Amino acid sequence: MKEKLKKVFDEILKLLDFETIDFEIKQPPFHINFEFATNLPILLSSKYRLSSQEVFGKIKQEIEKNFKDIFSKIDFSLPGFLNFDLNKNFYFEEIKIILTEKENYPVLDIYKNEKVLFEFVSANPTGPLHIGHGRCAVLGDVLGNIFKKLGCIVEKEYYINDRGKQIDILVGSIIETIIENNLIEVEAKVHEWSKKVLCESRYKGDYIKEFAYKIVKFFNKITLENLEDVKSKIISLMMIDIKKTLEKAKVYFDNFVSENSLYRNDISSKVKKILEEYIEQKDNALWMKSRQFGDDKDRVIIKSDGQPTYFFSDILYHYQKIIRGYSWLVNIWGADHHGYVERLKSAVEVISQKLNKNVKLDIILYQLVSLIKQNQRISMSTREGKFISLDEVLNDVGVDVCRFFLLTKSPDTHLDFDIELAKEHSLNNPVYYIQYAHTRCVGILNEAQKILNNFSIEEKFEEFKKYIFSLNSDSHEFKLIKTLCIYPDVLMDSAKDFSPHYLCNYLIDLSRVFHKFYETSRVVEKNNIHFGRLLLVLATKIILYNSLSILNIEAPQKM
RNA sequence: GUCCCCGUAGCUCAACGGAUAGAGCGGUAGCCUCCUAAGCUACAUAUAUGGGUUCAAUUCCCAUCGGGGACACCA
Repeated sequence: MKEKLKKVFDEILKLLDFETIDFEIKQPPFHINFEFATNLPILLSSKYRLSSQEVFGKIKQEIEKNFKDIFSKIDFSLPGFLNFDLNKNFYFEEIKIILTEKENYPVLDIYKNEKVLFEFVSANPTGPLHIGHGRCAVLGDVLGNIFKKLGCIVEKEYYINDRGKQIDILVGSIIETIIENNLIEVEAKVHEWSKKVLCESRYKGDYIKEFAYKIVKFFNKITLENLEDVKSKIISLMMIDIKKTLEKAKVYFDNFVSENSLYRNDISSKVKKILEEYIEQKDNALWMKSRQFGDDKDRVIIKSDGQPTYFFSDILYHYQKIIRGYSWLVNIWGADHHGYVERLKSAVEVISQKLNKNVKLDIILYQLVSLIKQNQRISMSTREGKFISLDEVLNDVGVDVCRFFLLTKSPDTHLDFDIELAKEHSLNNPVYYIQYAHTRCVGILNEAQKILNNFSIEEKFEEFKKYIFSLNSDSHEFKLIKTLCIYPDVLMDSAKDFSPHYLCNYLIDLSRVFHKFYETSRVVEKNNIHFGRLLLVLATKIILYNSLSILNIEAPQKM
């Protein structure tokens, strides 16, 4: 809608010999009785040293000359807004598209066939997922869905950090628990190893004990020889739990990529070769000269003990992503990783240049979630075992409520998750407000169905058109039409800013407008059906359904 | 010490630099012989502080105060 209008104004500017500029089209505040407003006059006035009234005059002339069929009313208001109403036909045509495209609406192709990889969650398999991971999971899931809707070929991927110190500490913690509880025999050398590993820290959550009991079912004893097997068994068991939780959250991944797998096939020497000019050997370690890219210091990629750092794994991983042929990489990270953004971006830039590929990389940071318990803020820490697992939250408040709660806030606000409050609110929640709007649509359609068995929508288009033309612009009915028509804009804005919460807010808005419509505009009365309204209800149902399916929240028939 | 986010109603959050700052929860008062009252209507309450830029600042810049997070040959 807004895109279409922008094009119209761009053309007007062209005809008036104004340069194209970035202007806005939006709905004016409530007290202004117009459908849309643009700030073009004020913007052009400062640029061309005209008064905004003069600019408005010129635009008005042009509209009256060439665009009379689009606008039904225009007006000027200080300090320099052009307010306008559209010809009702505009709305009729758009709703008609909704009704014919149904679940495919809107058909957008602004990113047509762009291959995008969303990498998110990627939590270390060192414990159950918590609510913070949940935020990342639903963000990535929904953003992926939105980009699909905009024409992209989307893949969702989880990167498993299945090597390195964290994993050793996890395995050590479990082995130590096995020894303490005398579950199975553990070789003395293994015990030495685990003591060494745990000198820094140890995982403390209750799940460690559970895992100790789980793992001893698979082994008779733990020796230095089978230690690697024990490790990979632990990781795979952990990943099974993680996948179960993700499934419960209705988040699905196309790929799971293991960090270990990056060290096969000699990828690392290829990558070192590519980075040749940007790395150097110093103090027995291998460094990436990332200062050249604006980083505040150079970074180690291979430690003096020969082990690669996490950063190096990430470089390998992104090299592999680029090789796999994506043109757009989107990573979703917790804000605690913000220090890594520049580093990785520069690495990706170098690699894609060297490989002659044009790859975009966007890194979205979401702020962390704090848990509130008895008015105390508790930061999530897997290590300390201080967390409420995502599983628990999903069981307590339900998937849909949980997803909506996490999605409805902008990614860059800190989120306070009060578990008690969440439970309380789960009975009285915006999700139900939206879902209820959907069931009301279904209810009306069912009522109508009882009276007439079958009718084709197309037959009623003429009547629908008359209906739209008869509406007052400040009626709830017309507001509903307007709200339906901006749905594609909301999707595009959400994608542009990587902000699914626009869509959530839109849904609340749409539901509100619909509920008001419901109270004031009867569709089925005795044996009479108001077909104009019926088609409007159908269109509303389609939009509610489509946007709920992007959020992956159920659109119930009954409540 | 350096860097990143945030500070809006009693609570949880909205508001591409725009015209009278919006919702939900909670509070108060109303509305079902009528497509589901999980709804509607009405009322009350807010931009941390001080400067600046702008025709216009909750939004951008600077400072102060508060909250969260990051600054390793950790992951």
